[in-house]
Amino acid sequence: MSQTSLSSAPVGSATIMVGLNAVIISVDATEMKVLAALNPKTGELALPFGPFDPKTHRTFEIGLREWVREQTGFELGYVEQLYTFGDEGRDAPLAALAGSEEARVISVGYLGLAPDARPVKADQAGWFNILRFFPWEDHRQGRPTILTDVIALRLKSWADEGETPGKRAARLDRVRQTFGLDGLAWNEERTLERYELLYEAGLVEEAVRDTAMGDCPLPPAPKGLGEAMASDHRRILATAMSRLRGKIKYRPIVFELMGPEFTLSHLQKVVEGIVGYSLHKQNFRRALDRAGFVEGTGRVEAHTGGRPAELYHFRRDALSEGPTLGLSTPRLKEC
Amino acid sequence: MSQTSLSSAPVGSATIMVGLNAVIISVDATEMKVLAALNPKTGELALPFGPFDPKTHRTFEIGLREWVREQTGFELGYVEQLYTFGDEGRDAPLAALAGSEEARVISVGYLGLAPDARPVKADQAGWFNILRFFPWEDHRQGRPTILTDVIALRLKSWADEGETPGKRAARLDRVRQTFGLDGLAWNEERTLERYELLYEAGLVEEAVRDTAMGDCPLPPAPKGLGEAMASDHRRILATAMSRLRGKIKYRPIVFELMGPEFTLSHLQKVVEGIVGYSLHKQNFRRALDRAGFVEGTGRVEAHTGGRPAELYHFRRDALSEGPTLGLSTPRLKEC
DNA sequence: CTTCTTTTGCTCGATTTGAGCATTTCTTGG
DNA sequence: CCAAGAAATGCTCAAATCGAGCAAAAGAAG
Repeated sequence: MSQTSLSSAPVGSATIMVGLNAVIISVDATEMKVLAALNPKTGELALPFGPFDPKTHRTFEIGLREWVREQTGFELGYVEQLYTFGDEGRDAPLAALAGSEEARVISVGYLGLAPDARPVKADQAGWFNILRFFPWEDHRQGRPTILTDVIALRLKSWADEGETPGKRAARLDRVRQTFGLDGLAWNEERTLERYELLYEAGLVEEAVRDTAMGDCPLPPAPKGLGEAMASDHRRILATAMSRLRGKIKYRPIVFELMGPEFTLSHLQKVVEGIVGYSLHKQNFRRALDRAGFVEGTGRVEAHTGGRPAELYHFRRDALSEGPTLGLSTPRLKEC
Repeated sequence: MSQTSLSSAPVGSATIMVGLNAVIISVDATEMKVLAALNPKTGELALPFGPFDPKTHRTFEIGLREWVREQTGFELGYVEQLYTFGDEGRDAPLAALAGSEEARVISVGYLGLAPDARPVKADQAGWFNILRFFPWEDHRQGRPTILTDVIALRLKSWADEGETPGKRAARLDRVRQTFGLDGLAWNEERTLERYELLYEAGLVEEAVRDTAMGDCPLPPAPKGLGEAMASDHRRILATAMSRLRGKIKYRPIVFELMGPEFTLSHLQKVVEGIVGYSLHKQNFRRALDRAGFVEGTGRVEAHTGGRPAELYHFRRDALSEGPTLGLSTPRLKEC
């Protein structure tokens, strides 16, 4: 991720470097995976990152596809732009490494979906379970204990540290809202807000790391709040999760994560892996076939340890039909 | 894919310039307006635009607020990032002006919402009815005639120009989908797709302009397909409309466009102005108060030419309650 | 050939949506 | 002052959808 390789432009006298970040997600049976690489020096995981070169890249997307292909041998399918990150200090250590104190690294994040977590060319790179970065996001087996045991407690005491009564109340409200505490509903789409709140409260490693050089270093982050990533990559990953969890409900993008044929149970497991809660099987199927997204091939998949399931495939022309573009995700019970 | 492999990547000396584009929208009684400025030289309207200066701007948003304040005396309220535009040639004329043939202008687009279309400081700047750029987007009085009289015809003959039968079919399908032709439903959120399709088919002025220098100039665009804007600003505006029309249904952002007190009819007119179709009054109200977004103040607004309407205000704490975050927009009849 | 597991089909009440009628309460014109 | 018109507001009712669960069907495993 050498900065010298990044295109830079003098504005005033400061330099801007533009990079492209890819969050490439696939779902392996039941678990969401992300393509990342271990930096042997820092021991941190980093998302694939490449410089944007205006000389050779006609568009961001072309550039992205090109170097993902080069570096991982991976041919990207579905891709969409996520967000552009430009906050000061977001890549401070890297900029410093590049020798230019003034350099500002902005990066355009992209979300890519891959139908299978096929092995990758590069040595250090591989697929990592996304939940290791956000252990509190998995509610398939009920609310994770870390939420009530650690997060709720620490965040509430953080709320108590607010300066004025008004600020304390606002903080508490935000905490309860974003994490669905005190009987409020858990909203799985708020992954990014949750990460940002934890960061703000100094409860994730990155927050501690990023303020280490300052005059007011934070106490160490509690254990169990997920693994840190390089730079602000965990924030970018959280952005991707929020986007994916939201979009899955109004565009049939799950199918970008499926092979050409699949059973309805498999599809359900994948959706559950993404949204992070369990679905009501029958209602999920009812909604699926009302929407007309899938179509049975005659074949069945045997060896499932029970009645064999029929194999289905995505009807691409389903998009051309009704106004129904979304996938319903009927929650199973309360969590 | 690792960082180390990137350090060797040679990148040319091309320059990148980063700009910030603001789409600032307000709704004046019933019409959506956008803040824009007339470029006296080209006669084109342009969105507020400012350079991003990493020296003084800690974040994009701070930079944006700063120069919008400077240039227009306008204090931005609600703001969100839209998209980052980086395609080659998107700002060719500007880059040329900057004296650097090689320069690549990328710009980060933001959407801002203002509760009132208050007059602006700068001379050339002002509020412009958004429908003058997208006359086919207003379905409040039924389907606009331009849609069937001009757009459908021209797009279908464009579809016929496809090279292979497969491509022709695909084009036709896309045309019918995005514009809701042949009995398909009109989806108001697809403003961006519609503009891009018209651009691709060479039916908007910008498309003609942008290929004027090439070896294969296009015939003039048909009249009535909206006013052109500078650079790709109309595309950015379309992006903003799509975002706003989508988001209004799952986040209560309409209230960012309302004053502190309003009648339900006024609120409905504003929503109608945004989504571009008429709503069923009673059902709109029923949904509103089920969601608990608004609360009546005792006061009424007289002089409405009928029974006076009660004044309401937004309950900011409605966000803290149910899982209901969206505003229902019950369509009136078929259009 | 019985038990277990999983798929698949079906039911039923509660809620939400779509559409429209009816009533109230003003303004405005005779 | 009264009648007509214009909005706002209140209410109803059938259709569609949703949430939850029961039950049968079809293999696998012992």
